[in-house]
Parts: sequence; C-alpha cells; structure tokens
Amino acid sequence: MTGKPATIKEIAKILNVSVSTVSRALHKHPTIGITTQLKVQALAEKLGYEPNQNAISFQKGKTYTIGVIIPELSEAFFSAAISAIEDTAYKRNYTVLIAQSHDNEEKDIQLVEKMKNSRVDGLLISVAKSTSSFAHFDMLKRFNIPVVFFDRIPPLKNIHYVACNMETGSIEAVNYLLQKGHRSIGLINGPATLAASGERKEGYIKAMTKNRLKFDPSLIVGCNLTEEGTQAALDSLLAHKRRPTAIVTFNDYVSLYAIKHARAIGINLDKDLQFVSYANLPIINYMDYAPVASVEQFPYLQGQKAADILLDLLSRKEQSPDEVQAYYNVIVESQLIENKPKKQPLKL
Amino acid sequence: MTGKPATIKEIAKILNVSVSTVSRALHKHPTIGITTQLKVQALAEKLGYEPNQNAISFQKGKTYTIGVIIPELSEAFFSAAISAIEDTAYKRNYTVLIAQSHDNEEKDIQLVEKMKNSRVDGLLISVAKSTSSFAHFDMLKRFNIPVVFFDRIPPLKNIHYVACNMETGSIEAVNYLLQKGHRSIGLINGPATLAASGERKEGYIKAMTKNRLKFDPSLIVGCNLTEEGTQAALDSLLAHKRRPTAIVTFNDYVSLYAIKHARAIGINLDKDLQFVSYANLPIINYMDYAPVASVEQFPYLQGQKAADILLDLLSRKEQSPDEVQAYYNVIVESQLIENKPKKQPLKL
DNA sequence: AAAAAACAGGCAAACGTTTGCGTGAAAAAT
DNA sequence: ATTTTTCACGCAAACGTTTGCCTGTTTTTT
Repeated sequence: MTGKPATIKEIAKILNVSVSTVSRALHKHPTIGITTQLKVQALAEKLGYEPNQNAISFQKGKTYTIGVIIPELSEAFFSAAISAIEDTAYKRNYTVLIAQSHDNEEKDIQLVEKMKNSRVDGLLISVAKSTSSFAHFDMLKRFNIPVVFFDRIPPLKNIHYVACNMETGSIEAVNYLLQKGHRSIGLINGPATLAASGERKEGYIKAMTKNRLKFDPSLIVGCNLTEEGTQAALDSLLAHKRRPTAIVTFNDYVSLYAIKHARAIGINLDKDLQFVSYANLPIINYMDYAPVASVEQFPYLQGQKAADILLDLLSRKEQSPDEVQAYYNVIVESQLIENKPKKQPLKL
Repeated sequence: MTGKPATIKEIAKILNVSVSTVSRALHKHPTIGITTQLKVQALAEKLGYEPNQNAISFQKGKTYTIGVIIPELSEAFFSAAISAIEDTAYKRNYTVLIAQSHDNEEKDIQLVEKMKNSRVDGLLISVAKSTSSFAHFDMLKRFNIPVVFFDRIPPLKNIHYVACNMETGSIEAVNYLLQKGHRSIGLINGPATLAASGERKEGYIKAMTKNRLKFDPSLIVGCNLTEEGTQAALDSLLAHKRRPTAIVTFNDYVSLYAIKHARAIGINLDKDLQFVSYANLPIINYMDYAPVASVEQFPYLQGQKAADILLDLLSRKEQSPDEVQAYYNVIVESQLIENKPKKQPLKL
C-alpha cells in the first residue's frame, strides 16, 4: 500500500508458490489450478500489484511503444493525427512517444537515432520539410524496426505509407466554384518544390479541362506561403486581364492572408471574390470572412490508418519474423467541405 | 552492422575481458586501464554499440522518462509548453511521454495510473477542467513519484507548481486602455467556476480602483466561452447605460467571437470599440481585425520552469531519497503585449 | 491392476546492464 | 626484502518477468 510497488516475487513468497506459478496464474494460464489462480489474483489485487512494464519490456525485448516523429505539434493537422494515433495505440496497449523535428533535417536524424536507441517497436514518421537525405530510414530497416510514413512521404521505394490524395479535393474545389457560376478561377499555389503543390495544380488543371474551359496557366501563381508572398500573389491575380472571381489557395493560412489583404484594398468579399482552400482549420470558425469551402485532409483518419498499419506490422512480426511482405500504400481521399455560414440567430 | 544490436557481452567475449570491464570502460571508470578503455571504446564504435536503454532502466529502477498530462495538444498554449518541456528534458537525457486528458476527469485518472505503471520517473500535469477529485495525485505521492503541476493547478496543499499570475496582466491591460483614453471598460469574463476568472476579475477591479475610477460591477459579464455565449455577453455590454469603448475578454477566442459579432452588427472597430484579451495566439496574425493587445502567459517559459523543477526534484531524489523538502511555487508574471499593426507596405 | 494420459506446479535460465566486493600483480614505501 | 599501497580487472548478484522443460500426483483408459 506504500513505498515500493509489489512484485511477483513477494506474492510468491507469501503464498508459498513459485514465481512462475504466480506469473502464469496472473495470465490465466490453463495449467494452473483454478484455486491457485484465484488465490494469486486475490492477493495481487489486495497488494495493488501492477506488472513492472519495464521488466516486461526488457525480458520480451520489446517496449510496446511506438514512436511518432512530426514536424510541428502546434499545427492542427498534426495534433489531430497524434490524437488518433494515441487513441488507436492505447486500445492495443501500446504507448506513444512523440517528438518534433521542427522541420529541421538534423533534428529529424537525431530523433530517429534516439527512437531507435530507446527501443521503440515501430515508428510513425512525417518527415521534415528540409530533409533531403534518407539514410537514417534505411538504418531502421536494417534494425528491423518497421516504419509507416504519413502525410509527408519521402521519395523512397518499398516503404509503407498513408497519404492524402490532393487531386480529388482540388477537382472538387474547382467543380464547386464552377457550379457556383465562376468562370475565371485563380490558384495561389505553394512553392514548386513541394509535392503537395504539384497535386493541387494537377487537380486544378484536370477539373478545368474536363469542363471544357480553356486552362490559363497565368491564373496559377506560386507563393512562398508568407503574408507578403500571399499579398503579391493576390495582387498579381487581381491585375490579370481575366480577373478571377474565385481563388483556390494552397492552404487556409494563405486564404486568410489573402482575405485580409483583399479587405484592406477594399474588395467586397460577399460579391466580388470567393476563396476556397485546404486544411479546414478550426480557426475558420472565428473569422468574420472565411473561405467558403475547404478541402479536408482527414488528419484523424490518416493518423488512425497509419497506426493501424504499424500495429498490424508489429503483430505480424511477432508471428513470422522477417518474412518479406507487401508494402502498405494507403491513400485517403481528400474531400471538399462547405463551410456552414454559422449565422445562427442571436439569442437576445 | 545488421540484425540485432550489439551488446556489452559480445564486446566482452571478443576482447576476452569481463562484462564489468566493458561496462566500466564505456563509462570511463578510472579503475580501468587506459589501453583497455580505448580498445573497448574502439570496438564498441566499430560494432555500432548503443546501450540498451530498456535494460538500463530495468536495472536502475528508473526510466529516465517524464510523463506529461495535458488537456489538449491542439491548444497553442499546451503545444508551446510541450516544446519547452521536450527541449529541457532532452538536454538532460530524459524522454518525454505525452498524453491528453481531453479535459475529461476519468481519462485524467486513467492516465495518471498508466503513467505510474509505465514507471515514469516524474510527472508534469495540467489538470483537466472537469477534474474534481484528487485522490489519484495522492497515490503518486505514496509511490514517491514527484509531480509538478503547471498552468492548471489543483487546490491542494503541499504540491509543486508553476503558474501564471493573471492579475498582473489584467492590471496592465486595464491601465493600457485607460491610458488610451477609454473611461468605460467592459470585461467579458469566463465562468466563475474557473480560478482564472477570479484572477482576471481581481486585476480588473484593482486597476480600476487604483486609478480612482468608479468600479461598476455591471460592466463585468460572465460567459461560457462559446460563440453564442460571447454574443450574448457582448450584446449585454453594448446595451449598458455607460456603453464601454473598450472590452477585456477572457481569452483570444472570446475576443474573436466578439469581434466577429461586433462587425456583424455594424460596429466600427477602428473607432468605437477596442479589444484586449489573453493568450496572444498566433492566429491573431491572420485576422484583419484583432485585439489591440493580448496578455501573454509565456507557455514556453512555464513549461521550461516546470521541467526544470521536476528534473531538479529527480536529481535530489537520487542523492537523498525521501528527504522532506520545500515545495516549489513558481509564479510567472503575465505581461501585456501590444499587437504590432503589421501594416507593412505592399510590395507591388 | 497396470499403463497411459492429464493435471498442477516447480526449476532455472535468460534478457543486458550495473556495481559491491574480492584478488592477484605491479609499484611504492619502509 | 618485506610490507603496504595502488592499480586493473574479474566474479557474481541483482533488477522482475517469462517460458521451456521437468517432475510428481491424480485421473482416466484398458
């Protein structure tokens, strides 16, 4: 009831049985008589016995811990994914070890190393933006530590991953705007170096051409995702000869910057310009003017799937070690979500 | 270079020395001859030896892990605090185990139990809003697991904690507005059940009375922190006979809701009404109208101090176990931060 | 009634590391 | 040349748990 936690040994001594009997009794092993089982369990309960996870990990050579490496905890996408991972892991009695790379390659590498040394059973990784070498991931393979990548996938063959298909969402976004009557639609995209920019662009182009609209490349402008960059991008679109009446932006932040700027230069956001963006951040609820719709990437679902896959990998590994197996490539479809106007009647 | 990691045993066998010698050599223990040390270290390096943290934890009876229990990862305050805790802990070679209570008392209790069973060395806790029983914290004391509370402190005696003094910030906030010429200042406060509400109110009152202004209790209205609640609160303030020209709100979210509502009902936020709030969330940068100032609570600093204290507690514990010691009560002063207008000249 | 099978439980090794204690050999002090 | 000290290292136990194998007792089968 106090001081140090009870151990199996103590229970054994008190009951005059062997430690192995106690261990088996607590696991309801069938070779232990029912009376002994009950005796043991009763005493364990009374003593508040809790197995020493540390000792178990040590003896089994596995920690029942999965490591998660993400760029930034403060990004809504990742904190949602983490919640999913936690929930999924806890259900299977796994513990989750979280670490942030802060989008720094060096930290990314260090963390992989640290995680390996703290003997996590498997890893969930969303790689840092700046990471350009991938040797540290190979090392994990050599040590037979399974990895599932999510959201930010490195350009490697033979890896497990779950990612989101942005094209679908992009097509939906453009279709949505076309349906609303817009004919000139701009795209403020991210830097060309990001794979995510490519997918958005593809979707945009596909939707435009499928609808037999002439696709005008000059309606797509790049942007470094800063406030200034967004302003410049918006200005350039507004100066276009076919001035767009709607704009798709790389993410919610860009939309918000753009909206802020548009308002500042006197554009009527109710009539003259509409925005659609990606991410569907909760902060949109706090805005007086927000994108009319957002492409949801389902971070919770992605986290969940990634964790499921990893746990599956781990249990397979237990049964048939180093059997070569197929690689999981899961694609979550993005989906356009219309932002409810939220114009509830005042209660006073 | 492959398969299983190298162990001390293997090194010992190859070098024809005992395991203890290898262990000591790797720790640069002075009783081991310099030549042996170098031999051992060289081989360890060559084999890519990394100590099995699991085995060490087991044998030392401590995990070099500190657990952190917070309500919500997605709240900017907590993710900032976590970053600080991670940074601080990593420097001292500790690992951080994070879990969210989602402001649910039951989960809070479960997590404390889980953390205890996974043998964390100590805990950093920010208690869930709904937590009203505190027996699980006592249990930690019985098991001699040190705890440092931060931000959300339970009403218990003899605990370590670091918290933020809201009064200072509240006083600054009101002074700031007074200085700007406002004479009627409203306060949209949180629910009376939260300790944080009390502190804000106290600060507000102190600042008003210190400045010889008649303090009007009807200028303080409670609010359940929802969008609807905020709207109602704002409406009631606007209907006040001495209609306030400035309002202090419980946090940034409330301010944003209020601003949204104010705009909806046609109030000129440049001239007729100004807001000051708490938290200083980054999303303020994305707003076209934002509070003119925010009371910063320094989450990073709080996390850092809390982690420092815990690590200090842990090292003391190693030296002199169960020596009764003083309780750390650290107060971080909040501080009013004026939001820079961010009206940078356009670059086109 | 003897042989076989089922049952209940104990023994001991193993997982990798740390550390108190012991011990020969070399170096230093007398 | 003996005694003392220092040096460099080995021995073995310990941490808590799991698990393959063995053994003694009971029950079942013929």
